[in-house]
Amino acid sequence: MDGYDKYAFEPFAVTVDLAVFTIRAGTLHVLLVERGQEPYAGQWALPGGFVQPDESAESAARRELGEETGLTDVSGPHLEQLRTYSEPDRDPRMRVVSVAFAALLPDAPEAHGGSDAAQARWTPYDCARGLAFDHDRILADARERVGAKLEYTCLATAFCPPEFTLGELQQVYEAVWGTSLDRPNFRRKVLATPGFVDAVPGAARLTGGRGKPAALYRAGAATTLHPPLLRPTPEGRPA
Amino acid sequence: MDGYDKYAFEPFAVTVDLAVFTIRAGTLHVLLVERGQEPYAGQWALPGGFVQPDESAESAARRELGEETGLTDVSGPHLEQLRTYSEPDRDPRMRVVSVAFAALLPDAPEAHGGSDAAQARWTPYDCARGLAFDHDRILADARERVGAKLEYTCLATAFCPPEFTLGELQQVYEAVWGTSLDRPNFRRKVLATPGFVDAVPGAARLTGGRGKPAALYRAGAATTLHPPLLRPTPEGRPA
DNA sequence: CCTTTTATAGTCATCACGACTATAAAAGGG
DNA sequence: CCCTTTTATAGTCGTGATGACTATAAAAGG
Repeated sequence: MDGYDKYAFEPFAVTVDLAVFTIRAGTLHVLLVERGQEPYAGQWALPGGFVQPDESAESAARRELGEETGLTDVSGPHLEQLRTYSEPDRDPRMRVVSVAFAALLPDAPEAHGGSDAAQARWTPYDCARGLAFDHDRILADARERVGAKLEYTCLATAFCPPEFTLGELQQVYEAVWGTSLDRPNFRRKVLATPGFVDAVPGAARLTGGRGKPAALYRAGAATTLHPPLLRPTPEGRPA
Repeated sequence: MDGYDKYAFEPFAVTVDLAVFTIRAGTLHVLLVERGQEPYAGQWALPGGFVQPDESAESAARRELGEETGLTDVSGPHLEQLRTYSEPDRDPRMRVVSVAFAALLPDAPEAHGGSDAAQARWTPYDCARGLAFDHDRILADARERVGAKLEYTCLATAFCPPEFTLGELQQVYEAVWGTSLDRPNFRRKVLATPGFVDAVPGAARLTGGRGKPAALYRAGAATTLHPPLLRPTPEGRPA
């Protein structure tokens, strides 16, 4: 922060890019927008936009989240800064530094195009390839970060509606990690962690499917998981 | 990233700020520089500087790291992006967005002032308060991040010289976490993690102190810790 | 030689967790 | 109306990681 007089500094454009995730039909989905103009016209990209003079990157990200999803209450969703991408050539037109965020939503209303004409669409994560700019990289980084945070935080409830079953919570883990988990063990672990979920006392239950109705839970007050809930080790890593 | 024509965008200055850590005399130290000009003249701050037109934030951080520490080989130290601080009022003069980094060094040569006249000094972490700008916050975030990464990565070796004893490695954990660890248990854990450390075969040993000479180890090839090495739970968190 | 200091080798009980099996409570189909 | 299917929930068992200790080894300093 020293040396204002020593170095010339080039002005940068600062943007935010959002990896907005949700779980839909047991699968991880991400919100993409179709670009209307060059460069990368017609290609899909992560939603985002410029940081305005009077707002922080966090404020800009939350504003963009509202514009692209059409959500009214934009204070609710979990929003988290990932990292900043600043390679000099990441935008062919000018020097753009982008602060990337991850947002987590419960299964959301079908996102129509935001305020601008560009249409937005929920896309299965595995189908979201070939994005504009370095957004493939940002999206992959975002998923890895979210997957890692599921291990040692209570973040999974951010994907769930206010009341949810343990089966739905387990689907969050399975969708983000791309693995399947043992149901009794998952249940034991979640219930053994105080403050992760609170049982809804009214013996409430969820209709709609076959099988025994499941008890409902709400997100608890805890934020961290001690000990963590580690993903299964696919390779020969020591268990 | 859409809407170049819709929104005006203000030019931002983009800087990097570095939290450079080392372990000195069993205590976590951080590199600070004394500001020579307003604002905050005479106060201490984290080293940093402007990102140049042709470099990424990572390149700028590594360049600044060399300038402030006087290190010749600047490719070696662990350098990691933390997050970006972008509150509109964080710099009283102009709109400055800062990408913060954490750097980890083995006990370093006494840092003299860098290329610019500002003097730099290693300061015990606990004495580094009242810094300029929002650097108190950045520094606290950096320490928390490093502490968390010690739990599930092999990052601790980045604080150590090429060859080190298990006692020195344990001091890294104790200094960053501010706790004390049981030595036999720490040893068992580290040696049970394949690839964390490799024994130096020549039965080498470290002189200088009293007591039985300790075996020497080198950093291994592993980068992650499975299962993690969790910090002791001070409160009533379930162990 | 004896104390101090540090490194290293164990022991033991507890607990978390993966892999299972078993039971309960619903829907649907003959 | 039984019987299969489906999903939720309860429990069991063995292994391995870990916290809390105790014991031994190898040096330095008086």
